[in-house]
Amino acid sequence: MENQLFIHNTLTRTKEIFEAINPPFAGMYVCGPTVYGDPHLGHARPAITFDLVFRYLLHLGYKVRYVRNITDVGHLVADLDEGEDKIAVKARVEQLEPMEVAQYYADRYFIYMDALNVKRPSIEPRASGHMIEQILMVQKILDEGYAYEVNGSVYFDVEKYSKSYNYGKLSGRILEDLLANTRTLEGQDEKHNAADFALWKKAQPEHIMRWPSPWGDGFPGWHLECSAMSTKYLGDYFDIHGGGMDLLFPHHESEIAQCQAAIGHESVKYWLHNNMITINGQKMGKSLGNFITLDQFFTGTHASLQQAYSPMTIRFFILQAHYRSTLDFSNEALQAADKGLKKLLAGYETLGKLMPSPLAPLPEGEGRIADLQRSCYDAMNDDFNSPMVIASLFEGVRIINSAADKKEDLSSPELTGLKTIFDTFLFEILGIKEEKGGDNHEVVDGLMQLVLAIRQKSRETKDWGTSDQIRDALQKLKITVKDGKDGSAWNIE
RNA sequence: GGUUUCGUGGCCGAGUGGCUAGGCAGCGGUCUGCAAAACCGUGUACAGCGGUUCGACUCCGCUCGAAACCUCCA
Repeated sequence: MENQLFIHNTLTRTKEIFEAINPPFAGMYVCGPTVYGDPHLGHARPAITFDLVFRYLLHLGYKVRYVRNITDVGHLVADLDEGEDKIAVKARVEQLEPMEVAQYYADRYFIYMDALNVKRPSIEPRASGHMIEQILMVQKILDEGYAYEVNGSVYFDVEKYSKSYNYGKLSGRILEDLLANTRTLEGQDEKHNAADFALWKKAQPEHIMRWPSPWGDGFPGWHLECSAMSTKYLGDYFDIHGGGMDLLFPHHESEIAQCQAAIGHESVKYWLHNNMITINGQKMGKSLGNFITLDQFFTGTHASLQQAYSPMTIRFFILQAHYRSTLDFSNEALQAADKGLKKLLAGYETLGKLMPSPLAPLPEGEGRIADLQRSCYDAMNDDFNSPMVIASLFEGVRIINSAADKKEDLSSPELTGLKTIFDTFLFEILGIKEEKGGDNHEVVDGLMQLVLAIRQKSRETKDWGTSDQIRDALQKLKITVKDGKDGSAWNIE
């Protein structure tokens, strides 16, 4: 199948055809979490977005090396003035070794990403494990003359860099504005210019996370790890770099500058950014009280949640929006997603029970099923348009259900085609999986068959009292009985 | 104040210079002992005001509104 994949490159603000630098290999780097707190909704969106990209590239036959870092060197806390790093603060509060904090929350992150059926990346490097690479990169930038050292800290010289290159090309910022908008600070600032950023920061005596370097004990600047680790594992020039839009500036802008300065050219061909999530139209933030962790979603233990939402509901909901749109969470919207997903999965189950009609099979590549498959590929090729893929899958469900109602006929190749579409797009690419409760299927199955057989007998004698009693009792156990022409079906909610 | 994304029917959310996205909810019908599910039908939606055009929700400008980042800091 000819697939021309177009992806939106933030650098050019246009959709560009995806051409791998070294086919069949494709390299992708995505900014991962800083592990100092429980994973929340804000972590789910980029993870799922780039999981979709990963899965689709794999499906197209690329040998993908997907690198997503774990930031276990804390960056400074925004709402504290002391300049302590996030992980160190957490460590002090919880009376733990900083690495204990990082390990604990990294493990938590993996658990919840697994629940969301996010594939593990090929490599998950940690910043703390790449100090040497980072120090070497700082040294290289110093050697090239784009950085300066002050009192054991090293800063990137944005003004000098801007004489040769365009700092701001990714985020649309203009250096003059950055400088003009900046007030002069009191003497304590070591930076030559407000736009400069730290490559290496000297550790104050009380700072716990520290490493020796040519400039004394300190820790790396927060843009540096991504530059160092992406180029270490993916090479000087790789295909895709992804992350949230919140990272556009200054993080990714600075990564571009660091690589340009250290390597002599840019390291990324396509920049991809997912949009943010709001809750009831408001930004998600700790101060607003609408900061919901994934655990709270899965268990329903948050004041603003009317019920628990399963991992697949969250995943499906995120995929129902295009990754570059803002996405608004609300109970109503999540419940709609929950029902929609169940409808899709029920349709797939129905498909497995359909018998082919003896209609003459259509030639390969023709007919509505082939059209459906084509529209799924077209949607994915158009910058990973998962909402349109989902719309096509619902069209498939409509056809399946019509056939089950004996209102339409499906030939054997059409049935196979539908199954291929669902297996490929719903499960393989969108990464949805069935969430059947319990693993004692055989016992439950047997019991249900027995119960339904007894109920069928009562129905045959028009003993509706018994029949309804059984159905109501099962409903209380969250088991729904559906009476059809060919007997009764059941499913667990 | 700046940069960037947006503003679509009751809710969520695609898309397009002229041709029904889709889901959820609602309404009417079919089926059913009842119910559920399913199927069929059903919505003069594109923030506001100008402009370009034979024609704009889609392009341009302005206004209003939302979000992210920056404006203090790494």
